Amino acid sequence: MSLRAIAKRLDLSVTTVSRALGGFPEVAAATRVRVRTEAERIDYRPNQLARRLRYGRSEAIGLVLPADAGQFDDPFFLRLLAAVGPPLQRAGLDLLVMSARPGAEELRAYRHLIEGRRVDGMLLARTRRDDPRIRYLLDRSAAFVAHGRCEDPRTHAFVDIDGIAACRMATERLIGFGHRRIGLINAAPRYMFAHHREQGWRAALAAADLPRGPIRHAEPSEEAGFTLMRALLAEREPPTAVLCATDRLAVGALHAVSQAGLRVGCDVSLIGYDDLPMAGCTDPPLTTIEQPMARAGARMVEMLVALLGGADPATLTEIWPARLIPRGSDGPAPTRAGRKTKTPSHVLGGRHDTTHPGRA
Amino acid sequence: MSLRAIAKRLDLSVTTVSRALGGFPEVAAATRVRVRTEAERIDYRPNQLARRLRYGRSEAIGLVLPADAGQFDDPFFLRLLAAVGPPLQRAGLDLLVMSARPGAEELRAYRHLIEGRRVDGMLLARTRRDDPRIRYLLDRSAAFVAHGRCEDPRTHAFVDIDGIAACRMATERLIGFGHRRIGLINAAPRYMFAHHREQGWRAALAAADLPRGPIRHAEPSEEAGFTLMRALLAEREPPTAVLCATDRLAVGALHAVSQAGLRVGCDVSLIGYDDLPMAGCTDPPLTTIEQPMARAGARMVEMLVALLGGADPATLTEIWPARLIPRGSDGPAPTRAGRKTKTPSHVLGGRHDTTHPGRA
DNA sequence: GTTGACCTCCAAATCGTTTTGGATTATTGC
DNA sequence: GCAATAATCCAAAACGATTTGGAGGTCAAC
Repeated sequence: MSLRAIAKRLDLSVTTVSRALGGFPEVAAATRVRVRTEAERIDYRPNQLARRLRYGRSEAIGLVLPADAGQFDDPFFLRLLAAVGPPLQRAGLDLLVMSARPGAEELRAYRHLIEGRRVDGMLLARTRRDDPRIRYLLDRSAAFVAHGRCEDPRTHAFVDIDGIAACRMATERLIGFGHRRIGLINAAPRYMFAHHREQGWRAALAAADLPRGPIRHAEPSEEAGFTLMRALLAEREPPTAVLCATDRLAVGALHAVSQAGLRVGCDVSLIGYDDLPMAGCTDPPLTTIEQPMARAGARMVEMLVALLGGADPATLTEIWPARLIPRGSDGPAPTRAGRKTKTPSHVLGGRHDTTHPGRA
Repeated sequence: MSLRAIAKRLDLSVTTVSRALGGFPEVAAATRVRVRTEAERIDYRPNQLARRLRYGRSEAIGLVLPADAGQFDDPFFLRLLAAVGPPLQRAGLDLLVMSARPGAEELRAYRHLIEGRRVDGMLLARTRRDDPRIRYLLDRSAAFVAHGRCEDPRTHAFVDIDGIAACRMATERLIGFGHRRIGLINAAPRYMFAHHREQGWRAALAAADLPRGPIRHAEPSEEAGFTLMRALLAEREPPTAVLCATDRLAVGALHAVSQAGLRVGCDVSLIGYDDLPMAGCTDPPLTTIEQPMARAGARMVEMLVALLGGADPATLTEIWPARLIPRGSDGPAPTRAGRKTKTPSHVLGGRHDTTHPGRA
């Protein structure tokens, strides 16, 4: 199972065997055939452990999943894994996954991977405004690509989705429906994506000369969305529409609305963000914003390969647009006269095919 | 950054440096201090690539995510990753994740990992009745632990949740509610878990002398659940209760029921399986079956470590019970007289606190 | 004073691959 | 026939940590 085994059996040197299999020209055609045949016979595979030591590269990249509540079990990360898997395999890179709670444990995971030379580069997601992971990687000038930006003045490679524009668009849609009190249920503002989504929401309200509606923060879980929405509904003047920074928050909010005896899409409009598979299957189906995860993941891998090849991170920064998927959870603002009669969600859903829970 | 660097600077041999850092006794206390100090100064970390080659172990284990529709993006796998992460780190093992479509691509991924010596062992989940992955691993006598069994007569290490008992219990609960036509929306029966859940359902029906209700199969996605439930409702005599083999199927089914103008928990009862976070946030909240994923993941890692230490797989087989989480999606069968008035879901939910979408 | 028992330390081999710098044969040209 | 040129092949070094089998001292006991 090694070059030496083949060499010994064929009475050759390991050099020749290596070259024969590697396709180098300085080996006789007949010898090459003998070597190939023998290699096939014993089902020879080069030992990756040896190759990696020789080349000083691990041919793997790392990804640390945040293990805090409401983060880790987010389908977002599973979609990211699904997205980066195939392009990584094409690039001959393995994917090493760890999970760690933000803070010291998380940084220990990064050091474990980078300083133990277990990976050649890193992918990271859910960037924070002040991101110690990115600081660390920049300090060590490690190769990495982020999904999202951060506020460190030093540039790094990233693919980001334009959450400002997306949430501005979503908020403008709600304004167009006649809503005047538009709330925001957001993830913790230390996250860059939450910060951006809030900026988009603020920008749309400011542009329409509307007052800033109520705003709440929590980890982006269904449960938090439920709790916060219930709190918003209990206010003296509840918002008639709420933008949720993630679909999971929106699903919880939706539950709170219907449990309060109100109708989503009529009494209260909701818009989510992510377009998770379940978003088409809530009642009513969730109007949401779709992120091109598969393409973003593929591009992140491309960028990482470029970085490993010596590319300048400053040339690898891209911001992509998101797309609004109209479904049934938003609609015209309720009139002052009182609650309207229930309108079937498929009427409000616009272009959405209500006979089907999939994408519009 | 290497032992040699330290040795050269301290005018010692690499042997002594290695032993000093490794805590071996045959090194003078003073020398050990000198070595430790120098190691600290240059922030020395042993090169894992070299260690691994030396030991012939990669100190990593592999996990291949199935990339087929409705499987990969299943939160199940994210929970599995979350569950095995911490115990693996404690055991000093890295986790190598690939994704592949079942079939040739999947087996190629296994060969890539095992034959390239990239991992010392494998974890796998969602076993199939005839599972080529398990056949392959058994053939090569590789170390692996499965989440779920398969029908290969050779024993292997696994942790399984007793889906037969769980689904029998759930079906008995529906029978207790007076349901007589109880359907099943199942995952493809080639999956062991689907097979078991179906067996449980059949057993309960047989024990109660009830006819087998309608049964449908599909990949376990929301969309499939929606489509299949709509088909069931369109039958001449639709079932009054449906057991769904996964929560994602149940969420889709729930959507189909409410879109048909029927009330879940009153006109049609539904029970899911998995207790995903979203299960508490559907309307009504989903009665479902909870799997102890975190403990199962931890135990799987324990077993794998034992296998790498030479343990006999035959001694590492465990079947654990699941727990039914009563919520609001099931209830008394509708009377023949016609549809009952809507009963608030919290009455039906039993112990469930309906003011809160979390676990009961 | 010598023997033996330590206490320290080291050279060299090992893991398996790749690559550098020749060495040994054929083959060709004149 | 002789030299120049290919055509083949090989020994050894490299990657960096670990481990085997000693070597060279120091000390105490007899």
